[in-house]
Amino acid sequence: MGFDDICNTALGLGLGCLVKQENISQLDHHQQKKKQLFLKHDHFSPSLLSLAPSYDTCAIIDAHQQQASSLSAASSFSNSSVKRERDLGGEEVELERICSRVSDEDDEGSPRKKLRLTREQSSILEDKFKQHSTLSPKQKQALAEELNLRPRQVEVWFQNRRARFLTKLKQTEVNCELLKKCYETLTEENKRLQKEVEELKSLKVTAPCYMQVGAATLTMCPSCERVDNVGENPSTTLFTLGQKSHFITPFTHPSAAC
DNA sequence: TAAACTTAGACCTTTACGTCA
DNA sequence: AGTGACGTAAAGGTCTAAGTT
Repeated sequence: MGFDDICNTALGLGLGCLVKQENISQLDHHQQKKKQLFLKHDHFSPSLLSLAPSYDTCAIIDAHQQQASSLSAASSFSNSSVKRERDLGGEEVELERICSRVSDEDDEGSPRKKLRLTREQSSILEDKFKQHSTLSPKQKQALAEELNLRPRQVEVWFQNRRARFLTKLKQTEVNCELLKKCYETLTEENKRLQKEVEELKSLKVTAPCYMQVGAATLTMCPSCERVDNVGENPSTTLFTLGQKSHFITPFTHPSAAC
């Protein structure tokens, strides 16, 4: 996999978006553009872009959590036990957390509390998001029931997930641009070096085995073999590559010639 | 049929909380 | 133990499309 492959991948990402945006260029509204990016219901699969979420590891659900989460967890509100659950990841802790949750009914009218979705819930939501970046009301309801969450929570999760996805998409596009610039710079440099090699080769052909310049007037970088004339007369730079070892003078600072 | 109104859904911004270093 | 950074759930506001009157 070469650099082109990398760039193509990145470009593919960018082009994918461009195609979407192209379709909606007439609409003249930022929200419509965003809607087109996700192409409601089934038309767009975020997973195609392979933008792995930072918490993809949530997909790894151990047996303990599956067992614990099977306990019909109500809409989850986290408390201090969440940290311990992360540290230990054991069944007891998960149970403790689930038991500490309060029901939806309890939450009505109370100031908002931040819940922490279980890994299984996150994993399922993530899977669904890979299939559809948006949900129909039916899908939302079904998913909410499956996860023992309120439909509103599922809705909010998808909204936030879409926002995160777009952020990553933008970041990927930025990275793509940087890679492209890097590639162009390297291509330029490569061309320049190729040209230099050709020039040196031609010098070898036109001035074989003949050198009027004293050895002490030339220096050569041991690493890149570029020759630098340190003499006073610019016309004395003729040399033969085949005899380069004769002209090498000690480099006090090899990189200086490069 | 067109205009006004309503509603649902999506996005954006902000807030608040949990976690981690 | 205290703190700042970061991730993310949630709330509130705005906008738009579709449906209704």
